[in-house]
Amino acid sequence: MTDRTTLKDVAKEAGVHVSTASRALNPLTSAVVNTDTLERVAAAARKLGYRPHPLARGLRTNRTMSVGMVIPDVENPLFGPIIAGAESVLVDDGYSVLIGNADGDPASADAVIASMLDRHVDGLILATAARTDVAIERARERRVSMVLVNRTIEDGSVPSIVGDDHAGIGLAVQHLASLGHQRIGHVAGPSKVSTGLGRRQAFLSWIQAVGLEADPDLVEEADWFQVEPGFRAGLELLRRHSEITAIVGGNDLLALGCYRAIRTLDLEVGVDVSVTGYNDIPLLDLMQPAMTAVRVPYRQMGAQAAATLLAQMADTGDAPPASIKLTPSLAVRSSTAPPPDQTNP
Amino acid sequence: MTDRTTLKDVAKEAGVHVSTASRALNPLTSAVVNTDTLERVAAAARKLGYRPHPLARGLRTNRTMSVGMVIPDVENPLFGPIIAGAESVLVDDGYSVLIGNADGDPASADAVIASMLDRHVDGLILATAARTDVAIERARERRVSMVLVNRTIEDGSVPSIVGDDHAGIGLAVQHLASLGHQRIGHVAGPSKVSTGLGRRQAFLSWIQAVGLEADPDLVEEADWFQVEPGFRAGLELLRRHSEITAIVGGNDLLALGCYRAIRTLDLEVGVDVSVTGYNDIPLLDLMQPAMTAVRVPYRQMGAQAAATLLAQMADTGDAPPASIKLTPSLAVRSSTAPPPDQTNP
DNA sequence: CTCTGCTCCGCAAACGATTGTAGTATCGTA
DNA sequence: TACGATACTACAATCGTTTGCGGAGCAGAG
Repeated sequence: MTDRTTLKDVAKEAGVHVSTASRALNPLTSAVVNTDTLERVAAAARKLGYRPHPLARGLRTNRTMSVGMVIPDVENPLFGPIIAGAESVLVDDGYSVLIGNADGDPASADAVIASMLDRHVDGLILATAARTDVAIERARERRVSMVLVNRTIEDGSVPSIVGDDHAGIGLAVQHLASLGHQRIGHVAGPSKVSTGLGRRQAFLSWIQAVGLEADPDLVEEADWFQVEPGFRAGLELLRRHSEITAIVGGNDLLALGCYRAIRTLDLEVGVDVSVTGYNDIPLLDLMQPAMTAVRVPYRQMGAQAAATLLAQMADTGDAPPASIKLTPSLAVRSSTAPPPDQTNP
Repeated sequence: MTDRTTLKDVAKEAGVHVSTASRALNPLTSAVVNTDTLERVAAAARKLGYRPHPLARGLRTNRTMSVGMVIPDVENPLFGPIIAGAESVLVDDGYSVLIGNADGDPASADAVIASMLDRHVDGLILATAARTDVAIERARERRVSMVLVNRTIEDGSVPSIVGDDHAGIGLAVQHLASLGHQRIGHVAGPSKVSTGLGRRQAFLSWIQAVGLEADPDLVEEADWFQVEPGFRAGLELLRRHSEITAIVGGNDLLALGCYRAIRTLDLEVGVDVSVTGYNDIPLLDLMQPAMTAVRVPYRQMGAQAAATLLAQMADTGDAPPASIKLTPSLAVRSSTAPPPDQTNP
């Protein structure tokens, strides 16, 4: 078994003490070592293919060069880009990413966070819902850097990177209004989740902003961000207000549920009733009709979260918890069109 | 700053030497320590909330209790379930999962693997393509346990967990044949990828098995597992053989490309031409028409990979590299139907 | 009464790095 | 020549555990 080459080996090869070798190899301390011994050590390290032992280093320096990412549900395609974005910038700085799946369960998220803290991660990126306050508190006690992504917490005490839901809903509402829609409904996500509530409020505010009547009755809440609840809510909404010609979905899946609701009423999506989604998950462009959706830059979101975390870890600790909202864009497809002409049916 | 409680603290609290405390807390060595001192140590540990320091332990025992997962492309929704499945069983055994994204680039995959080896992961789960032989070789030199998932390597020297493509294609072909289709085409993935080639061969073999003519001209290869190449290949195939009434897609996205090709020719999916997908990615059931697809148990695949890895790490090293094929199932939806009746059009 | 064997626990050396401190040349200057 | 400053480098402690080894205490056998 080829034993790993240690710093001692390098030192011996270069004919210096191990501490000198350490200093030579560390960019921060290499200034204090003579130029040609430095060269000698570097050569020896290169020759022996020396790789520092992260555990030994971490034990001494109290840093693991790893960050934990807690994902509420890895199977949700939404989080792929977030992970990829974060990973790509963290790797560049030499960090490794520990992934933790909460499987949709807040208690499980707590356990995952605890396990990561046990492992001495240098930082945490949390994509989990708001109800992990305990875990967040515990993490803060341990003075672990933290960034929230995609979801945020009420008091803003932890920096968070989220999509600008207000702006995103604005894009959808403005788009529909400019097409000529007068009665626009909203199928909202559960209001116990920040995104559900936020988008609902944004919807009402924008409806007013474009000069329409902000009738709370035009909003129907779905139990959960899924197709089936979206279907039920959409159906209810359309039954209650048959005059609705457009629906802003709180989510792509909710919007897809609305597709079904519209068809159930023998109407046509994108003709009788326009629909917009939110998030722009893959394959939306292949739906019939292709769905117009607010696109949230998830990969960038992950990258930004990682960058923020790095900054926070580098700082002495008194960094201002800068929360960032990323502005979404609108992917216009064929599920939205001018309302049917009522004058000559 | 509340300093972490160390084993020394526990030992002092219990009035024993640190080594005794260590033995008491370790289930494997606790037999050698007296029952009531053991109790005392356990009580002290509990009282102080002692958590062993993984770095210190790992440094001594040469184990990090972490495994690396290398994913070719985290943004591909396919890998979510694999990750989730693996994570769930690894966590139960106290392992953490290090995620590495190769971003579709084999060279990047090598770098990721190297970085993980530097970090002394105890095992590797590789979902990357076949061309990482160098990295695999290097890993084997380091005597790191390894399992391949979703893709396999030619010589079978590394245990792999893959879907049974032969059986899966069989499900699709048998289903179509039993509906009465006589001329069935196949839009294959690139043959340089094992799944592309394997499914193509399986297709021809099954066509013969159900008593149809295995005409290689009924297979059209797409450049890549994406919608657009699938569209082009499907169009080419249908132009060449207008008698085709069913297409077996090498992939869900290829099959979706075929949807478009069929429509381009003014035909109707699930009426004039039946289509089957492969993998059963999310949202296929919401397509128009809902797509019949071979469903691969990805979550189970991840879990199985993790279990195999655990077994391999536990063994002394001379475990038989048992490769496992998971049998898929068929989700029948409305993109497949009996062929149009040619006698009375 | 001594010797052997057993059980339990403490001592100290690792594991591989980082880092404060002390020591030794070397040089310049008086 | 001697002395102080400067520039490197070696020594050794340390991070928190694990673990081989030896020693203390005690009981039973001869």
